[in-house]
Order: sequence, then C-alpha cells, then structure tokens
Amino acid sequence: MLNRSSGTPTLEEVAALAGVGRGTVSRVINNASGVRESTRRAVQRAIDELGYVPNLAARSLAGQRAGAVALVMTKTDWRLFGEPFFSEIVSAVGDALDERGVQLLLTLVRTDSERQRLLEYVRGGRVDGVLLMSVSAEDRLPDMLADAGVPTVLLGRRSGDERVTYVDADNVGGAREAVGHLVRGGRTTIAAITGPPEMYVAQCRLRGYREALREAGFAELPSLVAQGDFTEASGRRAMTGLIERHPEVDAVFAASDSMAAGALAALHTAGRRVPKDVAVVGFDDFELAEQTEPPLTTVRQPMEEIGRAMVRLLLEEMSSPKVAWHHVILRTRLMVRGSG
Amino acid sequence: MLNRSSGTPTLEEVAALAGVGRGTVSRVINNASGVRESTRRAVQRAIDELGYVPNLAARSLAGQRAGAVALVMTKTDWRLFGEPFFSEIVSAVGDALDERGVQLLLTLVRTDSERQRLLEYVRGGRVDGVLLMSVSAEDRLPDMLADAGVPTVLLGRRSGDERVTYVDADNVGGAREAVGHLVRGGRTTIAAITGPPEMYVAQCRLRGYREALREAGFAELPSLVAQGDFTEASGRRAMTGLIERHPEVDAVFAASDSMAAGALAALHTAGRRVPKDVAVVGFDDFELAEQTEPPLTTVRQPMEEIGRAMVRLLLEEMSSPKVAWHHVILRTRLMVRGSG
DNA sequence: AATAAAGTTGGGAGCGCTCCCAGATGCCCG
DNA sequence: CGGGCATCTGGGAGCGCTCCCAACTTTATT
Repeated sequence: MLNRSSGTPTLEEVAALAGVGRGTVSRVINNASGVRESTRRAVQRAIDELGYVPNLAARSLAGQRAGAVALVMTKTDWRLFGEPFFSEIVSAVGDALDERGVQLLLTLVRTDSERQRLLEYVRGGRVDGVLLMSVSAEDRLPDMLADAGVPTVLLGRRSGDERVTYVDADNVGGAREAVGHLVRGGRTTIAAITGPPEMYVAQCRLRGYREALREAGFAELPSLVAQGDFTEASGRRAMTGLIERHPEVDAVFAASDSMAAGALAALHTAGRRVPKDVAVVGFDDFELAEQTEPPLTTVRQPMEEIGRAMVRLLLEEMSSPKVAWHHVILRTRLMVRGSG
Repeated sequence: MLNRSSGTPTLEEVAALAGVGRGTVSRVINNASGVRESTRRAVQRAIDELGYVPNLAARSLAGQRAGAVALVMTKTDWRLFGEPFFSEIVSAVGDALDERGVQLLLTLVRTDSERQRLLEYVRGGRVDGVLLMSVSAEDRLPDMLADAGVPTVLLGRRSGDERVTYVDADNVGGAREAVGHLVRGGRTTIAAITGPPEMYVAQCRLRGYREALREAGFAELPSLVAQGDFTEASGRRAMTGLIERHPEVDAVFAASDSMAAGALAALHTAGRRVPKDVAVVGFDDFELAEQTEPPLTTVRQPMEEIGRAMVRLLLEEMSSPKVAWHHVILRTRLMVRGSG
C-alpha cells in the first residue's frame, strides 16, 4: 500500500513516484556515486514534488550511527557564551556540521551528574562524537570519552603532551607577536599580567612574552610579571601592584582581555594615560575589547577556522578507526587598536 | 541469535536475561503500568546487570515521535547567552526536559536559510515541539510553526493579542513596582528610558511606569520619557538628554539593565551622585547589574519558573490535540541594591 | 560479433523499539 | 470447585532507512 498520501512522504513513496527502487533513492539523497545522471534528476524531481525529508530516526537506526555530535561546554564556558570567542566557534561548528548533514547537540555540563549523563548518552549511541570546549587541566572527561572509544576533539589542550586530538590557537606565537609589537612601538619596560600558572594556555602566553623579550634583547625581570586569574578584578589588582613596583613601566601585556580591561582601569585610577604613558595589549579579542577606552589592541584567535578544524578532525576520527592523535595549531592575528 | 554479547545490549537481550518478553521490558523502561512488581524488579535487575540503555533512534522510529524538542534562539539572543537571564532559562528548560526524558536541541537561527532549515527539521519530524526564545514583533516564525501543526511555546509575546501559547513575565507589574519603589523613596521627578516603541515588552514596561506615576498622583510629563533601544549606548544618550531637559530629575527608571548602566555612566559624567542626587532602577537583573557602581536596583524575572512553565505547556500541547492557546504571566521581583 | 568488464539498479534483510492483541494467569464469587 | 472477569505477559507486525548482493545494462576489448 503505497498510495496513502497522508503524513510525511517516505523514501518508498519517492521511489514509486520516480519509478525506481528504494536503493536508488537512498543513493541519491546520500549523494552516493553510481547513479546515472538522468536517473538522479528524475529522483530529485520526485523528492521536490513530494517535499520529501528523510526520517532521521530511521536513518540512524538502519545506519548504526546517530548522525549527531555533541558540543559540550562546562559551566565556565557558559558564562562566556556571549563572547564572540564562543559564539563564533559554535557558529562555525554548526555550519560545518550542517554541510555534512550532521546534527549538533549543544550540551551543558555543570555538575557531576550531568557529566555522568553525557557519558551515558554517548555510550547509548545517541551521538557519534564529542567536541569539547575548553576543559581544565584536571578534567578527566576527555580521557573517559577516549576510553569509551568515542571520537573526541578538544578545543585547546590541557598540557603540553595532550593525548587526545585537539585544535588550539598559537598562544605562544600570538603573545610573542603582541609583545613584539610593543617593542617595535618603542616601549622598554614591558610588564606582563599572566593567568593561573597551572593553566596551559597561561603558560603558553607567558612563554611568548618571554621569547619576545629575549628576541628584543631585553632582560627579563621577574618583578615585571604579575599573576592574575583571567578576571577583570585580578587584572586591576595586578596592574596596581605593577605600578607600585615599577613606576617606570611603559607597557603591559595582559594574557586576557578581561585582565587588560582591569589594567586599563587601574592605570586610569593611577592617572596614567593609555597609550601615551603606558601601552596595553590584551589577548582573546572579546566583545569587550572594542568597547574599552581606548579600544584594546589584542590578539585574535581564528575562531571560524578553529571551529571548522574541530569538525574536520572529528569527522575524520569518526569515519576511520582511530589511528593517531591529531593536533592542529592555528595562527593568531594581532588586532591593533587604540591602547597600544 | 541472542547470545552475541558484543556491543550495546538490546531490549531483547534484557528480556532474555530476565526471562520475560520484549513487551514487558518495554513497559518497565517506559514506566508503564500493568506490570507486576516482582516482574518489574526482575527486569530492572537485568537492565542494571547489562547496563542497558534504550536506543533512541529505534524508539523514535517505532514510537513515531522524535523525543526531542528544539530551543530556538535568534542571533540577538545568542549575544545574551552569558546573561543569567538566558542561561537560567536554558538550565531550567534542560532540567525539566531531562526529567521527562526528552532531549533538548539548542538551535541557533541567524539567517533566513537557517530559519528554513529549522522548518524543514520540524516538518521532518526531528523534533516534537519548539520553544522559542524572544522573537521580535514582525517575526512570523511562530505562526509558520503553528500552521505546520507543531506544538510551540514562546518566551514573551509579540503583541497584546498573541495567538500562540506563551510564557511571559509581568512586565507591567514589574515596572510599576520599580517606579513605586522610587516614589516611596521620596523621588518626585521620575524619568523613564524606554525601549523601542514597537517592541511589546518595551510598551509594557512603559505602561507600568505610567501606571505607577498615576497611582502616585504625579503628572506625566512626556519630556521625562526618553527613548532608547535597550543598549548601553542608547541609555547613556537618553540620560544625557534627560539631564539637559530636566536638570531637576531625581530618579530614572530604565527599561533594561544595559540602558540603566548607560544612564549611570551619563550621570557620572554629569557629576550627579547615585543614588544621592538621582536614583536609578533597571530591569532584567543581568549579570551586569551587580557589577555597576553602585550596584543596580532592578527587576528580576523568575527565570527558573519561566523555563519550567514553558516546558510544561509544551509537553501539554504535545500530548493533547491543540485545543487552546495557553498564556502564563509570571510575577517579577524587585531586587533592591545600591542605585535607588 | 562475442565476451569481459564496468556501470547501474532493484529489493531482501534487518536495525531496536513500540503498539497492540491474543493468550495466560490469578482471583473472587456463587 | 468451576465460571467469569480483571490483570499480566508474549510476541507479531511494522516504523523508514541503509547495506549489500544479485541481476541487469551498457561500454570496451579482442
């Protein structure tokens, strides 16, 4: 009985209308090769006429795959959602996935029970792979997923020898470029405000700062490095201390825009003019960066590319038995604005 | 052949282990009635032993429903994601849905093509219902979904006579309470900074302001009402104009926290002290509100309840043939902080 | 022109689950 | 102690699709 013209049309109905078999229609909608062009067109016409949309459930059931991947973010990420940083990645990931006909499941992991549920989800075959937004160094989730045999790609890495596939920006290079820019601008006493030392990304950015100073032939004063925790308040505090210790400071590299904004505030309070007296450079290119007074010079990560790379690696890992960890490091770009 | 002990266990394997039929296991995992307690326990034991997780795809295919709902947000919403406003709703929605075993699909609709894709998705039966975050007045998406026969619930309404099920906060009441608070604080020249007049939510908040003035027996001066567009910059501009026109202004009700923050900045520039010279009250209770100097007194919407109500209405509409539009208006709460 | 080698196509056999009905079982009452 | 009714339980019939192999066409080769 194929003539029930009610409800959503099925593949079988398309086949009947086009006068071909199910297999052929399946090949057409999956863009598989081995279909004569004329046949393909006929099938396509039938699809359009019926307004056929493949049933996802049937597809996953028969195909033994979910046709969906999870984009997991932790509580912390959630906060940052409004930032271009994340929304751009999510957009890029969404686009790239859509092109492949893979569904994106945005998943929020805040508590341990939610983490457990994710694991269950994944093991239950509801998703074929997992994309993890920034994970902290002590988070074992990536390893658990890997152990469960689930294709996984990380955004950023937890340490220098990450054993899971990841995509990261060139934090060292970005920081070096930023500080190099300060050097070329004639600054001679360049301070740094770093992130938590246990975070790999903070280590990288600090390393870039050091390398740039060395390249410039500057001595490296430990007292010129103040530690923050990536928040605005910590940036303010760090900058205040820096001014006290080194009143002669004429530039500062902050390892995040938030801290740079804090530094800006502290400099303002201390009566220093930016960029005249002190140049400030941040990192991330958050929304915030364009709204500060003056607008922040900062290092931008190629979000679009990062998102696309993550998807590419994940799909690769999904299709072929995992043979290796892939690591992709993407170049950053210095956005020169008013602050330095 | 049931003894292939490889891969994910199936319902059939659970049934075999428990010594019952498929139907019984199905009843147990779906919490259906009509299973003897002893049988239920035996099945549960088998489920635990095998670590059985139902296959979602098979379930939707057989059950003729997707078991998922989409939470749709527009480009604008995306921006606001970091705000408690949205993340709280998403959390609440996610929790409520999880309890019902329904999957949440976070969907981003930025372009027309994405809007088209959503429609296709929905029509393709990939989701059973749609939750729409703030939609603008001229957006026809809700109607299109309704026409397609898809259960839909809106957050907020597009106009006074919205013909789709929605959940909204009591914007009028919230504004009235905020302005009433200003009145009780002894303020006599209370200005308002409104949102775009074509937005229903802006109209409501303005109405609340007017009602409160009327209640207090104050005359309503049109020149005391300045228009903004919910952004910080517009709030700053509006406040500057207000100060020029009415140097005697001693309080301002801003229809959003962002605009209130802008007003704060403008007042600061003009040398007015807050709350001594001018009291400021916002609306939304965004993250921002606690960080301003001084912290912003504002109107908070019951996000948790809003999210839960949306889910409840959606599930209701999904299970029963749509017979009526449901409208739920939730009470707001005035958060009194330092600014007024 | 015959035969081999590609290139195409149809459709059977499930994927794991829900729905639903027939059959089995248990229980109460006369 | 048997009939009748309510309560449980088993399993057949799909849900719509992909995979895959056999069958059929077309084209190239000798």
